Amino acid sequence: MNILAHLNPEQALAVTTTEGPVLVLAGAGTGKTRVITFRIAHLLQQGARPDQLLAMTFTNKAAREMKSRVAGLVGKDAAGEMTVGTFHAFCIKALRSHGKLLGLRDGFSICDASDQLATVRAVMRELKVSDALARPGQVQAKLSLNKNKRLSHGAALDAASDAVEELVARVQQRYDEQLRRASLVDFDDLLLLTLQLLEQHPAAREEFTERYRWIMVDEYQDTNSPQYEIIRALAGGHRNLCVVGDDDQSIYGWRGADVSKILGFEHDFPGAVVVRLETNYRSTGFILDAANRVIAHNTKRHEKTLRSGLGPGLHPSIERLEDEIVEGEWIVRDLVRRVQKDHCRLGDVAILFRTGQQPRPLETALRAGQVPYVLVGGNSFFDRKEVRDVLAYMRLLANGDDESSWLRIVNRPPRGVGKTSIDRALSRAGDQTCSVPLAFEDAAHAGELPTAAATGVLELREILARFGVNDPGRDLVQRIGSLLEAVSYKAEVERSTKDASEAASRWAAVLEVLDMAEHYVKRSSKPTLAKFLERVALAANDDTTPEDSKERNLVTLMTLHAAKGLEFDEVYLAGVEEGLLPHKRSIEEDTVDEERRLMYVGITRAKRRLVLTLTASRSQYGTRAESMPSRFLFEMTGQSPPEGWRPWGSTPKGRGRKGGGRPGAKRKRRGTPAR
DNA sequence: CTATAGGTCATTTTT
DNA sequence: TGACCTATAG
Repeated sequence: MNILAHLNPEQALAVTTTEGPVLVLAGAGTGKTRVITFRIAHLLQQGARPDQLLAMTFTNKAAREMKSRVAGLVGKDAAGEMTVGTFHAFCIKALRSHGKLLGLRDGFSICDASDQLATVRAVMRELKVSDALARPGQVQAKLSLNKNKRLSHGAALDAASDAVEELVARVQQRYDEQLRRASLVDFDDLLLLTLQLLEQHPAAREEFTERYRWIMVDEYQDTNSPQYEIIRALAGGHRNLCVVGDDDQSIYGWRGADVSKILGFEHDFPGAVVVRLETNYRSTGFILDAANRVIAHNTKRHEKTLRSGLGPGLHPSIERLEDEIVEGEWIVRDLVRRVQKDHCRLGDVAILFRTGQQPRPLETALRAGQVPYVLVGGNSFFDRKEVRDVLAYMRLLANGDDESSWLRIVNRPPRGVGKTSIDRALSRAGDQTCSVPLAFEDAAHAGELPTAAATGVLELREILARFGVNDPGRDLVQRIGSLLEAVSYKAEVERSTKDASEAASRWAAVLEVLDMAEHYVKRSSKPTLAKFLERVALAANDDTTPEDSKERNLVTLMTLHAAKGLEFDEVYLAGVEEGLLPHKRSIEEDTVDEERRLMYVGITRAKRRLVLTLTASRSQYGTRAESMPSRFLFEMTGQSPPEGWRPWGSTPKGRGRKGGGRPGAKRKRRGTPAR
């Protein structure tokens, strides 16, 4: 096949420049995935062996998609020999094979988000700082950012400039100790430990650098520091590194993603070839004009201007409604009319928004209009109590030291283990620096626990030992089934749920976990419990399938963050207001640039029609406040703000208004300000 | 151990 | 306004 015949000149350059560093700046909708997959096919045609190729993605979904598209080009066999996966999946593999060099225990398991939070909570309680200085979630986020910056707790403590940072540093120390004691590794550790492996063990590093001769990284704008260092370590020798991304779509800065990595690529890899993809095959002209105008207001970026490969199309429209209720009703009425007139199907429509509370009135309106929809995001299947319980039992089979799992189920079903027993065992674990489950067992033997608790704990240990000997592997599902039976978990579900149908649905969730395990065992050549759990921990939330909602003809509701990488014929962007987009918090924190990128991402999701809506007043947290059109709207249209407009947070102009900066006062609406 | 009441704090969430 | 955590009483 002649690959180049399917590419425009820029794409072709990106595909054929196979030696040395390459930066592909791929604007929204410019055929980024096409370039990566064709590049892989081209490399293979040039004689590269598939097992010499490494492609890194950020999500499992992206990895899957890349794999299947490559398979479509070069066949399943060759595609199967390539390494395509997320950074984290790559790291797990590296640590499973080389972790011993770092003193990592063989059976380490992964600490997911809710375990992290539980651990932080426990540490804060232990350090007696649970007071309102900072909440566990915040502490966890900051702690993670510290780790991403490769700050040890000591360094973090030295660098701490206020009480909160100091607290975070102190928590970080205990937190890391706790994880180590429980043989747990969190998402950040996966990267950090792999980096440590590559940096401190040259032999191990060479194994990787010898093997992977060509490296590709997708969504490079989302790379954080440890990820960047890993790439550098892997590609440092041969420098056959191709990174693809769009700095204008960097919207995860708050999670440690570092735009400066994509902005500084040419500096970090001198002699890099830079390719700009600016021909957009997704959206019509006026939509791209709007996107270009908005993003041009950002200063720190690689300049790009999207050109449409399609016609001019429709102008984006802006609609100002009275409040969020009317906004929802208007959107629903408008989209229903579009569908009735046969301009589109429900499955081609998305309603996007900035925050998690915005969908509420939207859902109300959709239900009232009997319009079927899906809300992407929300709570995951894996957040359900029963599911977490079952997984905790499974994790204890794989790793008997797992503390947060143990604490989760030690009294579920009730075994007479109350708060006092837990405290006693916990302090014992602290004194003897042994794992918490072991401490419970010791405490029971030593008669430190009430009789009921002691027998309960010993019985639980016995059951876990019975089903946990060696890795279950093939008969995994059966074992888990027996385990749940042995602890009477079904009875527990029924006992703790009043409503019978509710109980049935909870038990169904449990069975679904077993089904997933069954499915995994069937499809895997060498199934292990540990691998199954890894899969669950790493892929928890990626069952969001926009394709599915398109097929089922449902309107898609989601946040702007969730929409990145997707496209829809018709897009409604709701709540384009000061304080919401840009969000007030980002204005305070001076990160409006990232909000602008968010706006840009939103605009560029639309293929043919874009409707922006805003309100005159919005009720938030029970109080109603006047809302101002977003600054981005003026940037987009080129119009200047009307008299009386003020950015969020500024002191109202003119006389007679209460100061304070927050537009929180209840006031009667007079005429709608001009738009 | 569970059920209830009160206080608190509210972006975004790839792995 | 409402979700979620913690303290308290039964």
